[in-house]
Amino acid sequence: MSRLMLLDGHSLAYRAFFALPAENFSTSTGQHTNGVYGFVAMLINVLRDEEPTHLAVAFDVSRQTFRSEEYTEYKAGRSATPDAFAGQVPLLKEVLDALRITHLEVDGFEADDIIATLATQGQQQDMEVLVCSGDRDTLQLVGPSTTVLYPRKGVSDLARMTPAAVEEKYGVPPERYSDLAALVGESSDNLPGVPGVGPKTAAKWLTAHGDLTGLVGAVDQVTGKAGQSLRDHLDQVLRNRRLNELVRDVSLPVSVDDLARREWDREQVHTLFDSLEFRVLRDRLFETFATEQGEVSGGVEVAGEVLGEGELAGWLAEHAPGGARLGLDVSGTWGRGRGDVTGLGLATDSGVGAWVHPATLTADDESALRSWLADPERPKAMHDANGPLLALRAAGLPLAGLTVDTALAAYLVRPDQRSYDLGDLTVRHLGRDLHAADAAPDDSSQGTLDFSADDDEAARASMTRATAVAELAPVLLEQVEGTGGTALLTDVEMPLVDVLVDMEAAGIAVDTDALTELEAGFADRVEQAQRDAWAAIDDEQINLGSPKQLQTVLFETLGLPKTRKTKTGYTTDADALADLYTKTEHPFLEALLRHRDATRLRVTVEGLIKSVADDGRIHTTYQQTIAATGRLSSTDPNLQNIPIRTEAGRRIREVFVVGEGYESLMSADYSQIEMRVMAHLSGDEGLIEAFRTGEDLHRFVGARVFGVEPEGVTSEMRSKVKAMSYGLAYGLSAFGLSKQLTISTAEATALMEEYFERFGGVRDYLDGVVKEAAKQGYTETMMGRRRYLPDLDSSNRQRRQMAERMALNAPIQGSAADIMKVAMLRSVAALEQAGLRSRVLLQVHDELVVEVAPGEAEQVEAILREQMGSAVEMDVPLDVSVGVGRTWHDAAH
DNA sequence: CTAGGCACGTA
DNA sequence: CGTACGTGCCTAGG
Repeated sequence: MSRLMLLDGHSLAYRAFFALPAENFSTSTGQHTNGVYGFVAMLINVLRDEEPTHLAVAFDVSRQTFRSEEYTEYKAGRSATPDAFAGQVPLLKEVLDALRITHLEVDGFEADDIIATLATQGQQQDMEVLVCSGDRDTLQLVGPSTTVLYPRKGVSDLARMTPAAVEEKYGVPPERYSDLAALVGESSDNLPGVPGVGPKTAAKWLTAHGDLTGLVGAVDQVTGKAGQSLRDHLDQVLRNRRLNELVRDVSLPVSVDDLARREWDREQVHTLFDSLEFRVLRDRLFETFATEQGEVSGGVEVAGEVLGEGELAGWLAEHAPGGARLGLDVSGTWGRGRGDVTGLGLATDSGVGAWVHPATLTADDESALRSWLADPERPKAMHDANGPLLALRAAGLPLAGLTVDTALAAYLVRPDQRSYDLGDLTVRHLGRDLHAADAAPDDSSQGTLDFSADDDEAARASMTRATAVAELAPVLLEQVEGTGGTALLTDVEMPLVDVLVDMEAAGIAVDTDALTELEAGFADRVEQAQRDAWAAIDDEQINLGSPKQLQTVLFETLGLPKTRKTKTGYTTDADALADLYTKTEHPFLEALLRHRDATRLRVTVEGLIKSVADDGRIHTTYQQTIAATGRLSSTDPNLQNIPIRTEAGRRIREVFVVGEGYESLMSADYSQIEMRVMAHLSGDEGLIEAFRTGEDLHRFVGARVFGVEPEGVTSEMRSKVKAMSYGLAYGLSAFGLSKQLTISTAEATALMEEYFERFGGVRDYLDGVVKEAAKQGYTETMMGRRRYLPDLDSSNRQRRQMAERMALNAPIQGSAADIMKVAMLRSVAALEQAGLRSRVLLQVHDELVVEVAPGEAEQVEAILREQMGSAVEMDVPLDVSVGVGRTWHDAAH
């Protein structure tokens, strides 16, 4: 049976607006989204619960309708729509467009009239009709096949108003509801009722006289004070009745049949939800409708089999002859440099699949599998191969010939996505559904020989994923080619997968005893600082980790001057606290800062302790598809943010030590790589010369900016120039510079002008980058890595400027990332070429940490200097500095 | 219980 | 009103 759902967009979003706190729902650029969020949340719920086959959302155009023409006071007296809500209706319509949900508005009519019209059409076609509106007038539509879902409170609690429910609540059946409302009045529409008559009396009258017409006919017989009041206000009641009658024949551009639910536009939903920062909601949307939604033309088909004994070699020969590429899906678990394989799904791009359980293979099969996996000439496609490769390696099944990683390919096409889920890519690029197969089967059935139903299902799911990967590979490769990213994919990102897997598997040794000692020491500091802090505020034992409690103490109890505002109050960040301390010298502040510092260090150390594996080493995981600029990221634990700036922080670096069988750790880093990239990309003569002379960069620049000899550059001048140089690559403004250097805006402006006077090429370049990006819609790094920035032409100034800063930074940070990736590949290759045992362990954006085997230090250093220094050809030299030591700290220089 | 906000570490 | 990340804690909300 067809089920038609009609929603009142404005009224529901408006309710959501008041139900959800605006300050908790706004994007980083300041756009409020609580109304949109609430509406979409509600929409997801009702779509899930009611499963309508037809759907539309109606909006009001303005308050000018035939009702306000008859009665100028109609809906008068309403307070003005809050500014924070105003912008949300267009956003909501964008969301509906992306979801391909019809939305309608008709001049001169209210949303409810449109709903009434469509509801009537639906009823005539024997559809079940569901109306979702916060306007009680719609209750007149309720009938045997029509239900109103009326929001009770919040966005998730809807009352089902069936005929029985209406009668129970109002004492009259739905067809009399409008009569009742005319008598009682509707304050939200500014329709006054009969004084002294409430719903009880009105219901009694209507029941006694049948309906309003009957009541009016017998109006003289109505007794009592209320009866007199009714007679006095009869005209008003009749006017109310005319106005609250919904129009059921509004002329609409669509008919009910046009409202059949359609596939939504995945791409657009992603883009839009990204910009609205609706992460959770998007997940919920896709989860709720992944399979139910008829948005795909069918499932991924696979005709597969669990191969029997001795069949693998034959299957491979038949289905992967010569250089034919197969999709490979690994089931199992992985992380922290290790993994476990519980099954392998193979498939051709035409959907012929096979599944094997590596632990149960015959010797022949295993050898066939091993040689196929290890043969670089037999190409494989995988999705997000890093973890699976760890598992394969742990299972003693090394893999070569990985020519495409579909997650990486998708990342290069659109690097700013939150995830590259295989199911999403399948729908998006193949227009088909992965069905149940996209549930990752971390099954734990290894070791069993009999195939249960679960195994069968896991096998089929795995083969389906393998098929999807095999089919996606050429499609994504073509897209990568279309963006000019083929070389980046095949020469940089793909080979880097193996390098990262090696690094993760190797891990870095830590001195666990030292770690434990450090933790104890930091814990003591935390306690001492807490005691001191509490003592400074009359031993009020507040939670020092709670910004909220801190604000109470700082700004109310102690009455200190207010700091910078945040969304939820006043900041208590370190800068602000230090500032307060210089102003007031209150001992609480000093203790609090000490507490913050010590807590942070303790937490970092605790995290590291938890991460130490059985081999006494920490194995991070590098994410290759996270950072929109092209950088790597490190998780579980993050080894790219280990402290270095403070003495206590550096002690943490001392616990990262050379491992057994090795001689030392070597750290090689690029000095000022981003500045060099900026010099190269801008072609600024002055900056290029600065790097060519080999003189201290900031001294050189300082001399130019301040018009003195290099020797005459004071440390103060140098630090100003340094801050500005680095800031430029991030889109720093004069205002920001003034804040950072605590100088006046005028002084900062003058400083920047002077800078650009001397290094005009930099300004031209930065201006040009933004212009070009706005024209093309994306920025590009030296190696053609793109970042799309649609907000560059946003009408919202804040969003546009944010995009402009991203556009400035992306080519600089991204090119540096490209360079480092190439350097890693070349260094690793050169180490192997030279037959050395030394190995790269860590990458920290501009630094590589290498574990040096005995006697290899000199060679390793030469290789790193050579390979990192010549990773790309630039107009400025790439300077590499190298240090060696027993610990990471000692190796730093 | 979950998600967002805050704070803070790195480059 | 400077980019890119990940983590942990607190807290408001469901």
